[in-house]
Amino acid sequence: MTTIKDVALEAGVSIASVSRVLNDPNYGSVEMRMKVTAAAKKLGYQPNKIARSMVMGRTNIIALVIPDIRNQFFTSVARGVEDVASKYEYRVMLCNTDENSIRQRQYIDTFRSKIVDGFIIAVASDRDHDLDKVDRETLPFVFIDRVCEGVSADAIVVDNRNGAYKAVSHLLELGHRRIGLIAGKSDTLTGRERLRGYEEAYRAAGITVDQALVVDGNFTIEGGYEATKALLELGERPTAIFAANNSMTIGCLRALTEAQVRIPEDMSVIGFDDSEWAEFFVPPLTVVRQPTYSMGTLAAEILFQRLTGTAPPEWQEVVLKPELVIRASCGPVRW
Amino acid sequence: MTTIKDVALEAGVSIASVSRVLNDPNYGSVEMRMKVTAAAKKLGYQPNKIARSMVMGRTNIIALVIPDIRNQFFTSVARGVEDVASKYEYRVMLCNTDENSIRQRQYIDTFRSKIVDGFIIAVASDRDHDLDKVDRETLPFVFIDRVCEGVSADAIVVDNRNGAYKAVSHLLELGHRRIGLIAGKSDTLTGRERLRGYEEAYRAAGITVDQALVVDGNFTIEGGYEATKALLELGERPTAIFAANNSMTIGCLRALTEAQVRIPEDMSVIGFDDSEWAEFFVPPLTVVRQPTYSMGTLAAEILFQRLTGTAPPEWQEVVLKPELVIRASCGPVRW
DNA sequence: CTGAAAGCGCTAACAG
DNA sequence: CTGTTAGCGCTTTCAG
Repeated sequence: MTTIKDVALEAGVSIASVSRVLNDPNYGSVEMRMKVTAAAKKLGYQPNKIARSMVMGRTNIIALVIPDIRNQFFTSVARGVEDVASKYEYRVMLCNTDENSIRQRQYIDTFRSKIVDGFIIAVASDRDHDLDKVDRETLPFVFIDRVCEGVSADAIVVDNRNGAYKAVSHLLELGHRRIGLIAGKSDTLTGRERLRGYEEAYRAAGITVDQALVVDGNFTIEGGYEATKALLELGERPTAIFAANNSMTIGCLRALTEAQVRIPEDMSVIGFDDSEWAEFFVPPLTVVRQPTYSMGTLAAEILFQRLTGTAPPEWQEVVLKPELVIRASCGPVRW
Repeated sequence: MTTIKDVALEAGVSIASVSRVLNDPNYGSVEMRMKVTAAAKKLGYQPNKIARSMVMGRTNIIALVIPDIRNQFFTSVARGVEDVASKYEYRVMLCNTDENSIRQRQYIDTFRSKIVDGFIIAVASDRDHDLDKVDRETLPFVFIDRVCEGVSADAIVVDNRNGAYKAVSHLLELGHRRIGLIAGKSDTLTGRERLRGYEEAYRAAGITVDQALVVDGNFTIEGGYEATKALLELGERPTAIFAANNSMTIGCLRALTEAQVRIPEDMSVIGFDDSEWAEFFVPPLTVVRQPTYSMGTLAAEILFQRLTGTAPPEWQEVVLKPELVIRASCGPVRW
């Protein structure tokens, strides 16, 4: 490894001068600048950022922690984060926890040891309280999508209850009375809120929810698949299904296809989260769309406000509205 | 920030003892161990890994550089990498270049400054020669999926030519003679090899390729969409389309759906890369499947061999075979 | 304008 | 078994 010392030696100047020239292209006499840059180039010198970080106290890296890298929702958020990080000359370290609290803790511990300057996180479970330990002064973070109740920090979330409410109300208006809900993880706020939105829509319509219609799908493809099969085996089948996230929608569609249930003739379907295939699916899927990319950019902007000390003292919580995108997977109920 | 010094002070021992106890739970007298751990706990001490990395010369982080985080192919690879990294007590930093050479260079420069111990990369373009500069001794890396010609390193690739050959031969056997190819980026080996496989299949069948049937899709959804529209506008339409990756397949299907072209009655379709939605798509998609997860684990294992010095001196190139998964999107040609 | 030297927080000889 | 001390490579006072 060639270090600043080697460059200084080669250039015949002090390491201080090398450091200065490298960090400020206008520093010093033209002559010395030339010598330094020539030496650096000749030796193929690459400054050691670890050493730099050590003295500077920052790494110019932020982390984005997501629970499921296969879910387009999170990858789309990631692109938003990356774009603003890039603007601030930061790199983003993407960490996938796979909904695993152990892995999440490992990452957070890594962060606490100053490897990143801050992070954005969609927690695996809101029962995890690893975040309590992080000192927000030296390591700011912002919640995205899912928050931990009781842990205060900046947050960018979507009004999940409202999204679910809109979806279920839409179905109700089409005359459906037996709407299956493939529910998300009950240990996440998003999972619980979408369930509440479902219940509220029923309540607003003055109809009682049949609890048999609410099946756990755990936010996974497999969960959605199994949940749908369970729903189909019910004595009295639902006429519509609302899947509370992207992955479960995929599982649901797979089960429906296998069982040769026609959409929307035999079953109306609404998914939470839009995605690239939802639009060209036959029939095109009606979904609740979240502003994923914006969530990413907003979260990153707030994080950089903290990093640069330009953020207001109080925590900011921005709640975005989801949107119902009506396509062709829901029809009127058939008696 | 509480440092090792504070802990030493609190515990009434030297910093060396603190360091030792923290790194070796069996070190020293029971009494001192107790004092140290108690002090550390009381102060909420978290070792500064940057400082540690500085003296150790490693960070216990590897990076995985991918060109498109929205592409399931790469996210699946990522999960393979993560699983083995986890086994070795390493964290993985996922870096998305968005097929952008500038971003890729920024990441590589970051790596060269010792922020990671090694990396796995699917290059944005094989014309990028940033990798020439990295010193494989101090910063090993392994190519995955795409390699740079002329840059020698370990590599895990798929026999792309063979995959494309199988797909096109399948179509040829079904009687298709006019097979549209939505080709990938010509500045990547995968893009070129899939094109060659297409041509070879034609040649093997003794048929001349109509160059009008080969349209560039740039590996993106939009590219696939536009390419398909171009193909549909041809005086003499193809009867089948082979899309050379995941994203372009999505774009292709969207264009076909819009134009109300029925699959497989009016158009047979084969995609390169399997994905979660391909199976439940109506009709289920015939695809060339790559062993994504294994590619990730293999690449990571080789990287760790390098990191631990247990790798053979010569570069390893493992070539995996893709598999043709026949489902229902291809039918016999209709005259 | 430039160099010497003090540290950033930690590990690892080297002594005792 | 434990403490002292010398760095790791870099930035940044502080002098000259």
